Amino acid sequence: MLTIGKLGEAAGVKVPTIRYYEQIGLLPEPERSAGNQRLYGSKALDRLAFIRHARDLGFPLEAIRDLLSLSDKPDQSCAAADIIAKEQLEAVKARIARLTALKAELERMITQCAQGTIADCRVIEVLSDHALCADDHRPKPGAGAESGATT
Amino acid sequence: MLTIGKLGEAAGVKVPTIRYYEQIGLLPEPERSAGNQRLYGSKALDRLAFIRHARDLGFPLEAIRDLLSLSDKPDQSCAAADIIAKEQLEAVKARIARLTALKAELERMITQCAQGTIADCRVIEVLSDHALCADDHRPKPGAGAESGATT
DNA sequence: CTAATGTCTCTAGCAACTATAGCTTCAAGG
DNA sequence: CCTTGAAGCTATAGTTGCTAGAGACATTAG
Repeated sequence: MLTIGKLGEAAGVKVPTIRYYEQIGLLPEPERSAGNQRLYGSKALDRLAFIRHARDLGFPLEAIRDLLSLSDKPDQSCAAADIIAKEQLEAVKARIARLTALKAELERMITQCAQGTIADCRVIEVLSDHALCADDHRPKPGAGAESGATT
Repeated sequence: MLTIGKLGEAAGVKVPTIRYYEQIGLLPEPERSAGNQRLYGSKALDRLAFIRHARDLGFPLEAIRDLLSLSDKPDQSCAAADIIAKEQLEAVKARIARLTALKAELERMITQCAQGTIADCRVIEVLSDHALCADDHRPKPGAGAESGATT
């Protein structure tokens, strides 16, 4: 039986984070010692490692919650898990594309900022001017109010 | 003169976000109409577009605050802006590397999850097992408690 | 037995917004 | 001129995924 500190050490997760996961229902309430301290078995360690990994891979906690509920009934089809993973993959690809554009932009900014004064420097300008921007996040002309998801 | 709604539309920023930026001091307090409504000129639009771009490029608001303070005094050296951009570039490169590893992991997971049942599916397994993980976030054996600054 | 560490609960804070409530102001139509 | 509906106002609370602190109790090493 592990105390919360040992568990956190074993899984690479901080102690308050474990309590947080319990609080939001990702981890079940563990046994308690005579003195009311949490005691965990190896199953809790597995589950926590799972969560830790999934978080490292960028899964939001809600997706992890779904994944865990799937793993709790292993006789079902894994199509649902597959879908979750694929959604994450798409999100990750989008993030990479975005960051790559961003990297080019920053490199250009740095190249053009050749130790002059800011008046000569385009760092500010690049960020102010839509026309210089590789990305097309400007409001489309005639698109009206886009009150939708900006995330 | 633009109302807050028009400004938001023009810059692609939601209205409450503009008020939030004002609240935290990224945007100056604008003029008000007779009826106490905010009125913005084109300088505010530039500034907001700047912020929007910088946010899109992943700059934290504090870095943007620095950048804005630089652009407010354009006779100084742009070395400081250069440093900020370089720091961001490093962070961006790191994020791309991390996401690329992550993408490989997810693709592997999806490949191995070949529409069987979860018992046959490695999505869960991949996330449970450290040994299958490309990343090395497990606690080093013999490293003891890493109670140091994790942030 | 004592001292130091670990754990307990609870609350508050971080970034960077977003959403709600309840009111006032503005612009356009009748 | 007046009404109506959208847009604006302030203020507060919620979101996500934790992290940090206070003050009290438990456990363990010496």
